[in-house]
Amino acid sequence: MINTKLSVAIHILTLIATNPHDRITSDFIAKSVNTNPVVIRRISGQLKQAGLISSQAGKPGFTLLKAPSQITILTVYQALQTNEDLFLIHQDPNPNCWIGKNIQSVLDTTYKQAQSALEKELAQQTLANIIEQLATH
Amino acid sequence: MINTKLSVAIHILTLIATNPHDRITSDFIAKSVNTNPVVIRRISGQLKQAGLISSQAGKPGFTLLKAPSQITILTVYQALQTNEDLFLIHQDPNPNCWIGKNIQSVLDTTYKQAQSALEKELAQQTLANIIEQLATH
DNA sequence: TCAAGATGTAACTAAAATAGTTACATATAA
DNA sequence: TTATATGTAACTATTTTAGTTACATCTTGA
Repeated sequence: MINTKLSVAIHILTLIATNPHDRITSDFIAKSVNTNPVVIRRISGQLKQAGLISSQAGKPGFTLLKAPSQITILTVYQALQTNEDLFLIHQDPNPNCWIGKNIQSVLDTTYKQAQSALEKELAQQTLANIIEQLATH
Repeated sequence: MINTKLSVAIHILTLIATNPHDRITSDFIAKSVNTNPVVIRRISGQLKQAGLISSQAGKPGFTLLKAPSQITILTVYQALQTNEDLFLIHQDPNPNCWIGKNIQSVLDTTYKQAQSALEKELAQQTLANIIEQLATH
């Protein structure tokens, strides 16, 4: 399963995008997400590294560096991943067994296709879509 | 991320499918997978519950109940899931914040679409495909 | 200039998920 | 009736996930 970091990251970006003139601090975001400000700063650090937002130590708030319509959920997802593989494969199957020897590479191929289908869909969704849907609530 | 149970389950089914006349025991499977036999029996229990294989206490071996071409990876995947949600959403966002109040249901919709795309792809792949690819190795 | 308040980050803790192991009940069949 | 298999509960170890504490550093207004 995919952890809550992606959800929190989208929450962060949504708050920044919908309040472009206010100073949305990590403390403020933390209260909306309902977590510790350090959790927010950790994720915002990754979003910063990915070039999605900017910030400066000492200066309150974050700035969105791209239009919400230009930020796909795939981009956010990938900004947070350290391991790019969605599916885990069991390690060290028996190389003396015909199947054990080859199962990993076959699974790898299968999983790559599935992950690709997921990512294609995540690339269709943008931060603008999320904000739009929030607005209709 | 999706844990190794799916990979092990496919490994199990492949061994059973390609050795229909031999008695493939959980001990034998465990040696090919390189894990403990109890891990195999735990997963085979879930495959049994899903109607994919049959077995009997005391009687060695497992029987495939469907043709490999009729067993999709999605079916195997769903046989193992206790929680059907692929993406986790952070709990208890602030209901006093406009975004915190609505983010969960919006994310839920977005994630459902992504998961659906993944599952559609997993439904295309069958155990027969896996065996075929193993054969070309 | 300096104090208040912000970001950045390392180090630690707690809880949950994951994988593996031990032990044993129960069924089968030679 | 004994050897061998599946089924399963209970326990342990490891890793991942999330949250917390502590503090260095930067910015800015008084």
